[in-house]
Amino acid sequence: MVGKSRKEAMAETRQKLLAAGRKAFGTIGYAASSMDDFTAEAGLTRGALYHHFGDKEGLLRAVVEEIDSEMSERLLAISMKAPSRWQGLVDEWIAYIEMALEPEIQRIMFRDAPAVLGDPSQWPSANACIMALKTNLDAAKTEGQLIDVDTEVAARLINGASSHAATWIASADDPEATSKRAVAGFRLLLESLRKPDHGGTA
Amino acid sequence: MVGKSRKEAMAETRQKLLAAGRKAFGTIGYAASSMDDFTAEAGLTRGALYHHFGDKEGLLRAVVEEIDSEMSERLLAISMKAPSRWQGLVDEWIAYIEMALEPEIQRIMFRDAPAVLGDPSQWPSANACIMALKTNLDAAKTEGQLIDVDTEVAARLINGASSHAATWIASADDPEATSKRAVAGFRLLLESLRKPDHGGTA
DNA sequence: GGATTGACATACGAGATGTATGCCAATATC
DNA sequence: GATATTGGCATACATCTCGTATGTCAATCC
Repeated sequence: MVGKSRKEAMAETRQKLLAAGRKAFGTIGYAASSMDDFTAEAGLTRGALYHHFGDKEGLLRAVVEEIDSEMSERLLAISMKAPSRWQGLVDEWIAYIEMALEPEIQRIMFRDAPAVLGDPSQWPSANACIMALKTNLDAAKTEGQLIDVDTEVAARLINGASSHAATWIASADDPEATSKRAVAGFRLLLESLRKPDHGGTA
Repeated sequence: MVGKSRKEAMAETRQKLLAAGRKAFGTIGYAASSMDDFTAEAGLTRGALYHHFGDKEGLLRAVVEEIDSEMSERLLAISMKAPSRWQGLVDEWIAYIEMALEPEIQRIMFRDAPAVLGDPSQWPSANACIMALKTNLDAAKTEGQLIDVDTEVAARLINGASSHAATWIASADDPEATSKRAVAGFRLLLESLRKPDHGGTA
């Protein structure tokens, strides 16, 4: 327990706070999460939180960064597994919608964080997962599979459509049925961005 | 000052509170708006607010309903003025993006209210303006100008794309340029929903 | 091995919300 | 027309949360 014990302990408390905050924010929401409560749950106090993250918003930023990086990793893994570029692109977007249905992601990334931190496109993480999606669009364009669109604009429009769709699905009376409708419409939308000469459905 | 003076006075204070809340929410945001402050600005106290709206959230709901109805009215007026159904549909959506750029609408309808009240599609107002847009899609579909899509899904996807685009534009370094890019991409998206046999650009 | 740093806890003050209570004018009743 | 009553709104109070200032003790450094 000597040598790096100081740094290790610090990293551990930081991680504990991050996890406690993430759990609280992801369940009861940012506004309703009392710093006293969830730090105590982690066996710590607000003192530690202010030391590591500056304030409540700072902790949220750290949580967002963590989740964002997890999301982009998952997306990358999915598009890499696909048999073709276009298929990978479609898979990735469908996966994005599905991820957006997860309560923690829904609540933190799509509901609370935009309200507290402002427009996601301005976050320091610069929305890693949006950029991952744009990258794939760029590749498809280079390969001539995509109609002539501004890929950043397309990525943002599709992202907006996806996240709203996910929110809609998540709060629908019948999420299963709603999801099917949304995904079908979404595939149609993606297909409309494909160059006709590549015919055939993804 | 007799007769209906009681009811009139009440309606007046209600309106004052609504206006004061709307102004505060629309500028500094919901969370940072102190009820003591903005009620005082209206020459009232929180007592009146609790009497009329139950709580802070209740006032926000009322504000949202007011704005939502104003928005759908404006949209309707725009689509009615257009020379053709399809043109009206396009005009309406472009107008929707432009409205979404207005700071008050941006802040209240797209940033704060979803965080506080949850998914807009579940709001009591049922998002009047979204429904107005869906109605137009339905009409275009009936007239055979629209490809075979689920119009509610389409309305929600396009709505998601629009509102995100607006948020992106509003917080961009160069809103003018960003707006041009976004609107161009958006037109392309709408055009892709049009039945090919109707050729020609909107 | 003592000085110092710094990770974290504790103590305190400043709002903000929600509720309970009180007051006064407008309406209803006789 | 005078009294009773309702209810719109203000005032007072309790509670909770955040942020800062301060304290403490162990780990690191010389």
